[in-house]
Amino acid sequence: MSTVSEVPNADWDLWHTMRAMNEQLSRELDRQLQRDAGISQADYGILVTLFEAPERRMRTGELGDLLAWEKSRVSHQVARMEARGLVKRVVCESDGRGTWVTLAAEGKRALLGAMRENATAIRDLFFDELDEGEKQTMLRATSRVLAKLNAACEAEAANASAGAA
Amino acid sequence: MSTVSEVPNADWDLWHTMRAMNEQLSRELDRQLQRDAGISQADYGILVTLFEAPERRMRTGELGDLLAWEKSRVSHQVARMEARGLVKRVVCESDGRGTWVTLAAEGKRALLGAMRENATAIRDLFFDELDEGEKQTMLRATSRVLAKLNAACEAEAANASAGAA
DNA sequence: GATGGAAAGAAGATGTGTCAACCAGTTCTG
DNA sequence: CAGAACTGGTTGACACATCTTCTTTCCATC
Repeated sequence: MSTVSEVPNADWDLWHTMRAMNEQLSRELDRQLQRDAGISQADYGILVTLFEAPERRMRTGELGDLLAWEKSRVSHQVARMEARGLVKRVVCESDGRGTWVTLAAEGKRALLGAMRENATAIRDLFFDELDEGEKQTMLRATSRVLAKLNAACEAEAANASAGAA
Repeated sequence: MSTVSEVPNADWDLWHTMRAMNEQLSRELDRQLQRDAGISQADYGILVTLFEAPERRMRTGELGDLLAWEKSRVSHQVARMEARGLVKRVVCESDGRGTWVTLAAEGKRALLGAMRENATAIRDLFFDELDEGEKQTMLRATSRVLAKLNAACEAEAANASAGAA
């Protein structure tokens, strides 16, 4: 009747289950991170990225590119984290406009605890439940969908800029 | 070297791909919904739920249960949507504490457009990319993970209330 | 029918994300 | 070298989610 005709019912099951799983997973990981290390997922993303960067520091713009965040979001987030002593901002010698973001002592401490706990939680909640075949299938499938999404996204961006020009 | 040892590298690929896919999917659907119907995913969730309810109306508490939202979030969201003319709040005759939330004309209009577009987008971006076997495997796998998450979540809640008591 | 506790919901405070305007350095061009 | 155009980054206003109270109503019991 009034339900949507283009997608079979069985497919909707998968859709809803998948979305619910992801939502719950995010929520649970966030909760654990907050409880055990006192940081949010956003904080964690920044810290990990800095940690993996050469010399443990990064320009805010690059940080934004890597995390796919708006630059204003990076700026706000970093400001808050600096206030809490997790990172430090240093002026960039070579380019007077730029700033380096680096790990502060407290940030390093929080990160090291968080990394292990986070990985453990992901293993327990997600990977332990899957067998090898399922993992392979899911990797193949999600990779394909992701590739398509990225293509669509780029096409759109190209379109937008063409329209604007 | 300093990467996490508990999860094999191949598994991390799956993890990151899956998360990226879901993020992108959310973003893209949200964007389309916003552009074509002028509403957010949150708005859409409320509208669909109301639409599927008997008599097209629902108590805020039930709405929260179905969407797994906190009641305060429901309250704020509904207040905003009411201000925009998407829904209406009506006092409940049978229980003086309660309120019914119903679809307003503008909400119905927005919803009808959105439903079809949203389903089409999901099909195009997601289902068209998957074969039957993959879908079945993913449904089985995600269902299991979700069940475990829910179990973990309940155990935790029980724990918390036990601790509080 | 008064009283105390539980439930439904609203409202305020706070932290975070987004968007647009903005500022200061930088680079390009005449 | 002056000024235009650009770029990296910040700021402020606003939308939203979450947490914590507050208000009203309901219901059980005395």
